[in-house]
Amino acid sequence: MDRMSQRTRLTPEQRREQLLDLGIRLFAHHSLDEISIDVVAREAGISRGLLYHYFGDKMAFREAVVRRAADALVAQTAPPATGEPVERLLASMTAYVDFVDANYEGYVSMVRGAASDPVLREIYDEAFGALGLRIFDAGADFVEDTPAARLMVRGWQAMSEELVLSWKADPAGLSREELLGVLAGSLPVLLEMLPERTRRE
Amino acid sequence: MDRMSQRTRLTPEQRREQLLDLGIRLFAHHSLDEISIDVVAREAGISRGLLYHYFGDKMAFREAVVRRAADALVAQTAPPATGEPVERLLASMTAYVDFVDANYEGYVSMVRGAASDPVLREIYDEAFGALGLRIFDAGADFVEDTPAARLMVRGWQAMSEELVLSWKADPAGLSREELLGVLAGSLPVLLEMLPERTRRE
DNA sequence: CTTGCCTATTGAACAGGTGTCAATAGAATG
DNA sequence: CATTCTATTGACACCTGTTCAATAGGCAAG
Repeated sequence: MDRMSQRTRLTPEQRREQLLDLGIRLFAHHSLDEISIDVVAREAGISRGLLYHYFGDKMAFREAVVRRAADALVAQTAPPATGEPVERLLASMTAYVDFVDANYEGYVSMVRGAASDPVLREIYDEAFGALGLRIFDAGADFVEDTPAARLMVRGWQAMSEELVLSWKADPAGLSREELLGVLAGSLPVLLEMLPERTRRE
Repeated sequence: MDRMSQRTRLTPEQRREQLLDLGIRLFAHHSLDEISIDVVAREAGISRGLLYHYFGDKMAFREAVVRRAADALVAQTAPPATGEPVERLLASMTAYVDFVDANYEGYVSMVRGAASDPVLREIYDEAFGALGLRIFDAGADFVEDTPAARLMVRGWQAMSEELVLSWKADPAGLSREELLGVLAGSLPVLLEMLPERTRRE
């Protein structure tokens, strides 16, 4: 019936690109577990073996896809180069909310999906670490870079993530600006909760 | 060699109980993915078929185990019936940290792994909803139960979870008591960040 | 045009785990 | 004891991840 069985031979770069693009597209609306070798291969019109040729195994492929998504997040939420620290923070948070808005399904599946594999978790951590680090290397007059401060920033990020996602699902009477105000305003407050000793280096 | 192949016939209640207990024990130190039918059956000294007889499939078994763990979490972190709100909160948070301590791997995989299966996600949400609700129906003189307040509590829970897990991995110079202080102290502070209007009903 | 080579690509076969079901064997009952 | 009930088993079919020798697309040389 269908004689789609013809091979199409691409350069390694093209093929790799095609597969990654497909992965990103699938990732936007499917959880990671749903991105099986079979699905990707069928969708791309290639054999399973080829996926193994380009990416060692299933996890490696997922990792490559997630890494792309994470890079996009980091890039799009880059704060402006100039301005007051608090304003830059607010700008970055705004971009973050926008990003979540634009890529909701994909973002959720990345956040909630960095679960099973430690390597995926690490990619996620790396991306969020980069997001968090900006707070320190910015003007950074309201934080010193200590282990405790980094821990607190992580906690604040987790809170922000949860607030944005929950707020998307149900705004709970908060306007977008009010939400952003809470997000940006809570970081300094939280950092002040740390014992004095742990905020100096 | 080993003639352990003798059947032992238990009542359905006993068997079910044994398997769930085993599941909980495995859950404490293994991620959900590591709790395969094979492992459980071998560990319990029964055939795989029996597991399917009692719990329809793998997911149903995992759900039963996670539900038990979630119930245990809610039970073990119940705040004392008397005392100042802040003290009761602190006691509850202490119990929470202890629980995470005792069931680290399983807890992590429950938190991070509620992603794939919607049913697991719902169990998780249910448990954390119950945890959060206690803050309102307690003495609750520092919060009124509004949509915005509930949102904020969710955010605070996410932060607490992240802080405890990250702190376990690397204490970052914070003592256990200091961590608990930050956790319990941050909730009122965060709630005060909400616009006045959204904190009344 | 065609021959040959390089390598992108395939398909078959294997491994390991999930799920099904008729057959088997404890153990209680008469 | 014999019988009956059902908890329990083991073999088997199936689905996915993974490996690898065999295949064929397309470019360059003759």
